[in-house]
Amino acid sequence: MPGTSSVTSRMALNDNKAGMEGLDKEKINKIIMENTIGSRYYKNEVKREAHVRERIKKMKERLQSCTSEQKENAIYKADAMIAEIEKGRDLTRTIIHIDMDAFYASVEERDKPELKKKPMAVGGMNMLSTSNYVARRYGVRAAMPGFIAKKLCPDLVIVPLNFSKYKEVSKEVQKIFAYYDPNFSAMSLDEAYMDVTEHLQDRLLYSKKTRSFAYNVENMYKRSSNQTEDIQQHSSDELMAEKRFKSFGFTAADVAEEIRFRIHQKTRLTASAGVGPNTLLAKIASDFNKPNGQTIISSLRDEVINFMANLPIRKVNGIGKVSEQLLSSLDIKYCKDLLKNRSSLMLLFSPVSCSFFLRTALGCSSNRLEAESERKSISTERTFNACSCLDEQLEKLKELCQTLSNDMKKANVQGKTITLKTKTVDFELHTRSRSTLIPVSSVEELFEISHDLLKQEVALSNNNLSLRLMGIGLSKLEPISGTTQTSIKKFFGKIDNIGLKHKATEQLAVCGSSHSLFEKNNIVEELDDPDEVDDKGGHCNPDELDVLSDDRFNLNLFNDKFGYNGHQVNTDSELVLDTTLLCPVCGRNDFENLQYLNEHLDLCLCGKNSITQNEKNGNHKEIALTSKSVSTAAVDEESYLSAIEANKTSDISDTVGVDFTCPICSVKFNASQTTLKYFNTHVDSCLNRKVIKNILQTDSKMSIVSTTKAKASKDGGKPKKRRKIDSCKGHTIDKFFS
DNA sequence: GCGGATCAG
DNA sequence: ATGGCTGATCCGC
Ligand SMILES: Nc1ccn([C@H]2C[C@H](O)[C@@H](COP(=O)(O)OP(=O)(O)OP(=O)(O)O)O2)c(=O)n1
Ligand SMILES: [Mg+2]
Repeated sequence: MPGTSSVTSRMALNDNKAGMEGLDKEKINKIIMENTIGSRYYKNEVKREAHVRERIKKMKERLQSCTSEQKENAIYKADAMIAEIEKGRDLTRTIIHIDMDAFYASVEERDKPELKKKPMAVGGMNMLSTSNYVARRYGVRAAMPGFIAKKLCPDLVIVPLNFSKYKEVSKEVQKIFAYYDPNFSAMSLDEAYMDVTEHLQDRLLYSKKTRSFAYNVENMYKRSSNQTEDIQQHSSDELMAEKRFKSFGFTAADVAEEIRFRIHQKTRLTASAGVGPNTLLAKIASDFNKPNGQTIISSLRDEVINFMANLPIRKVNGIGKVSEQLLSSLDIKYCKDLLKNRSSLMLLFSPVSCSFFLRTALGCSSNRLEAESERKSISTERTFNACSCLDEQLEKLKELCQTLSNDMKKANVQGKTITLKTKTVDFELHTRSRSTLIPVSSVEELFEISHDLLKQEVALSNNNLSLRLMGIGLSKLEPISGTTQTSIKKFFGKIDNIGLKHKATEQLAVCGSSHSLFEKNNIVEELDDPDEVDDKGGHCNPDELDVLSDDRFNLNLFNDKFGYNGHQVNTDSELVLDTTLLCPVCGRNDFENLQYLNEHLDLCLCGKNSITQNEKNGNHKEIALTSKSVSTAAVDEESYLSAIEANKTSDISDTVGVDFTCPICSVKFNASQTTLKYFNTHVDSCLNRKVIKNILQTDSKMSIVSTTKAKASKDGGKPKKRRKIDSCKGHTIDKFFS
């Protein structure tokens, strides 16, 4: 009887997580079991486990019924597939995957430092969203009920969720991502892929200053305030003495370090990074040295294959607990086994799954980050105390419909397929769905249809439906307002907007586009070497410029590209060290505050060197402050360039010793610091469709600029979710021929 | 098109 | 006593 002792695979601790190596699984599982056996949840897990076993049994039968000829043929087909995969192998790109460490927990720790040394988790007694690394040593982890975690670790501190905080932090971090790849692909609040191939090319031209970033002064204050009693006395001198900038080199590893450094300075949180030639490898790599570490996977074919060979299949993105079990039953535990037992794979799984497995085994996956795609569904669900009264269920259903309807409005979608989800008190899941001819959007329609679906469900349960959860979802979505906008239509709409802005309201356009050269963080300094900065300790009220806070454009980057020796230093910090505000165009340095400098700069770039024109202030400020965020250096640069082009007298293009002139943007390159190759790279990027992509992406921001004000934080700052081209997520190996 | 199942975060 | 929520995908029918 495969009863009680073998069901553990579903219930047992998942130690497939950073910080959970070498735990006493025996002991931990015992405690988990003691607090699990007999529960309804457990009974349902036993059932699901049985289902998996059944699948395994059928797989084995199927395999045994195959002739040796069929098996040979399967190998032949697998090898053909492998050859095809090899042919398409592309190791030329560089992907970085960044993953924040114990994200929610780290945010809470940051705001309550006394938690740092304690075992701590975020969530509630019912469910934990994540745990810090101290708690992980007790076996406490994400997706574990709080009450069980408490048994594992009685001292565990459980902190409630604070979603808006995590979102805010996420926004900050994603702004940094955009600096390296405006097309970065965010998988969640705490994690993203960047294709830094182009950045690495461009970076070869960066000066040391451009590759240098400031330590956050605020952090130093906090540090010293913990250690010394007299902050006022010490801070200034100590800060001066302390090394205040950190420089980074040219390799992908350097870039990963730089990104993690900037994240840390900006948010006081740590992240881990993985570098590799594709998303599969980058993702695995980022987990390798967690927390607060990074791993680089070579882009040499043989090294990639070697790396994959001894990797447990469970580490691969689309392979979860069940897939691991199924494959394990075929003696496939490491990726190399996928190759060894390829004949079984070919005989049991769909071509799509086989391709995925073989590509994985060879270390191949997507190395192009997918462009933003529209959401495909929207849903909401709630768990509650057992409820078998229809009236009460309908009451809850109504509320769900209301919630969903609100979310639909926010997302600007309606849809044609309504799905009701129910979970019985025995944890049995069911869905009932219905499609309509016309998309539904109102609460009333949602309720009417879902009510009907619930009646169905009640009937199917012999009028005895006791629920612990209900959910309602909508798919086959369409936008609510306006005509269905295809990407290409949006794209041209955008181009029109930009053109219009430049022509009709030239000044506004230029102001709007140049604002991001400066932000409150970016201070001007007189020195060339970031390591020997001297300054007078100044202070800038962060509240004043809040909206603008991290819209950052790396002026040094601009200077590197166009041969201008600027005075800007890089900082992501919220505090400003120096109040010397210097116009990089005309050299004026008597600006009272950053806003004046910004205004002046706008005019200076138009060739009008004056700081009058304060009438426009309200408007100008609004635009300057709101047109921002994921907006990228490249976009700003482009706008900047068009401004220059429209006015060739601009000082910036007047560099000395020029040997090359870009035929597109007229910017000149100095032969002494620019090889022909890099010049060509620049021309390429001028022509590059990437610029178009950037514009496309900046859609929301642009429309904010051209139409209304404010709301920058809400929708405008939200980078839409992007996915990898290879859809590994939800990839299952379900299919087998039975 | 529907329902169940798997996966990620 | 207490076992989440959102979105996506795949498979079989
Ligand atoms: N089942 C899960 C898994 C994760 N999360 C949330 C909380 C996590 O903090 C965040 C990021 O997920 P990760 O898988 O990256 O886990 P952490 O960042 O917490 O830890 P680490 O990445 O260090 O392993 O997503 C969640 O709500 N439910
Ligand atoms: Mg993380």
